[in-house]
Amino acid sequence: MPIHIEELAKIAKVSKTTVSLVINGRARDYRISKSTEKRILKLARNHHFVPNTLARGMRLKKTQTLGLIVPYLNWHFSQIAQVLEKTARESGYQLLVAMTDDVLETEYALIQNLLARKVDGFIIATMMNHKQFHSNSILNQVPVVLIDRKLKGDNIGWVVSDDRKGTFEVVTHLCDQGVTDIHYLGGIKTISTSVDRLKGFKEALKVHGLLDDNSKIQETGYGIRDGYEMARKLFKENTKFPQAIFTSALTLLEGLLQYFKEHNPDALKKTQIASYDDHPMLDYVPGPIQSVRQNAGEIARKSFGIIHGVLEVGKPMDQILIPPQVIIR
Amino acid sequence: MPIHIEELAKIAKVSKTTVSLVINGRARDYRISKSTEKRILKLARNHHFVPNTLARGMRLKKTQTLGLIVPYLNWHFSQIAQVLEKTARESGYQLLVAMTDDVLETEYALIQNLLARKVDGFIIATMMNHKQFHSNSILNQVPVVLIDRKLKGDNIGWVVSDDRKGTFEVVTHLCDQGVTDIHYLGGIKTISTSVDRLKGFKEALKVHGLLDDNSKIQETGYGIRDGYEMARKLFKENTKFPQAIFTSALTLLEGLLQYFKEHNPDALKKTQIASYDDHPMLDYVPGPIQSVRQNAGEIARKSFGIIHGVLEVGKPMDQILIPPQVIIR
DNA sequence: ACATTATGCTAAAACCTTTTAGCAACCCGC
DNA sequence: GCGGGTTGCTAAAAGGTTTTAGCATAATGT
Repeated sequence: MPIHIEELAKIAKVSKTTVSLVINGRARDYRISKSTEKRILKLARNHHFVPNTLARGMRLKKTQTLGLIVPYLNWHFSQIAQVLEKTARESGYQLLVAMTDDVLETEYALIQNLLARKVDGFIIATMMNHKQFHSNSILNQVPVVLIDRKLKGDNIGWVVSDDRKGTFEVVTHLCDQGVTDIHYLGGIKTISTSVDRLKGFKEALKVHGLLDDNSKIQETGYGIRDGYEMARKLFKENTKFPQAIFTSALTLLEGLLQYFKEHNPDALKKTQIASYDDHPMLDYVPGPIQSVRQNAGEIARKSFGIIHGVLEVGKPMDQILIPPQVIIR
Repeated sequence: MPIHIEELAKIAKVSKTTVSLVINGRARDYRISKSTEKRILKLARNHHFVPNTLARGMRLKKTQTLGLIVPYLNWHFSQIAQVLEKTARESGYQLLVAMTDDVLETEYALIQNLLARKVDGFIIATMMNHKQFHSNSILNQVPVVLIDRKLKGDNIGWVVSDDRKGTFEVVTHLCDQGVTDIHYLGGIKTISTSVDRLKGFKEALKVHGLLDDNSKIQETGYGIRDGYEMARKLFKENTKFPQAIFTSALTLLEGLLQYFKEHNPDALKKTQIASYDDHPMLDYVPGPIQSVRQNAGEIARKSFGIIHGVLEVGKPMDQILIPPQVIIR
């Protein structure tokens, strides 16, 4: 139904070359007369001509499209997606968004699919480890920027929150309150995010002369259910009431809060809680709950910045640590 | 870099027609021998051949891509996007996601852009009114299903939460508690969502013999700030403490809670609160807060179902009201 | 032994752009 | 009245796929 360049050329009584040149603003370069240019532009507007992006993509070998692959659209990734979409759009890029549910095979399939769609670059919160990532064909096709989870390698870009530092600071805050008995609830052990947060946790304990007691550390998974179960275990196995609990993600905090609500309504008053990730509604949860707010906007903008730099300015890949903000309530 | 059909044909010593037929599972129809078929499939696998989606899209005039346009990725729309992506992907569709910030011009531009990208259909939470929508060229190009906000018209599909009913029920619950003084904080007046929620509110009052007092109704916008400001106004202008407040969206509830936190910490205990939209964390906000939970998953699945039906089974457009669930805490 | 049918495959067009190389017509100076 | 420059435009190729119509060759029937 929509008009294409050949028809427009026919109407304007010129060749499609001329139309193309005018549409792409290259009339001057090819000495198309001002009058012809104006005529074509007017006709194009009147007939609502918009170049077919598929044909354009074929010829140009780029689609002005980026693939965003995240495990799910929780608060954090939604924020990132939202800012990323806006930032990208302002530079003429569109976002193909896909979710993996943190399933590796899904991630592989999605990468294949989006590569076939000729996305110009990827922004991925990947499940892959170093080896898997580097044996993937993705790298030598288009630039990739990892978010949330980083991997080593020169040609990989990443933009992640400074997990170690954020955790260190919020746990330090707990220690400064005189708390000595701090439990750690974490997620999937293998990703860098988990490693760094645990590192920050242990470092904070060490600095404050607290012993690094592995019995107080649990790491099962990042689901709400995981948080709930770890909380249950914590309270089942410890006769002494925990002075403080740190959850390494919002979902785990949610699980913990749910456990409290169901089995231990007054635990919120007796136990200090801190968590990686923030959410506006934490303001209204009594507690209070200390949190580490990732700068999602900055992560999104910097990620796009890297891809954009690589694609259009020939800049080298980059790896950026974004400082998080500790929220004390 | 990736291999394409012609090269593969050369390697297999057949024509590209043959390769194409085999890849698309039409070998039988064209009497390609089983042995040739197997050989090609094996080669395709070994060389990681994936058909170029752009070329395919050009020829087939469809891209297996849907455009999702929402104002922003708040909790509700994130949920929808997440389920929609998964549902769509399972049927071989990918999602191009874009946000309008509830700005009409942005929406127009995005529709143009995605049309140029030859999306096969749209799912939109639109800002357009009836007239704007119907004068848009979008309708006669691809199927459109509206979510969240509905418009009249035969060839428009929509899937929206039953706003009137949900509001009616939760406000009825307030009335049943013996509350007679209920304030309404709402958003942008023009969209159907607002109209229906206010309708449900007034209906509930009427049924319970309460007078419909316009001084208790405010409608400014759907931002958190709007909620905050309406709360401020409410408490400034009423000397009597409000018995109950209904907010017509989660953002407005957030604004209200923020106002409470800053200016009226004990209001949560004195005032009953109900809101359209739910959020898991509302469980942990003392109050308690009654809410209307939209079935985001169902909205997503039904929306895709309609588009899919129209595109692939020749079903007619459909318009579906999804019953929401009232959460009493 | 010849017509017919079955088998296995292919040539070429179409989808819509962008870009490179170059063509025709005019003007200028001599 | 012709060589050289300028002006204004265009033909054609390339990009990778799907599909229609049809071409050889082999097998079968009479």
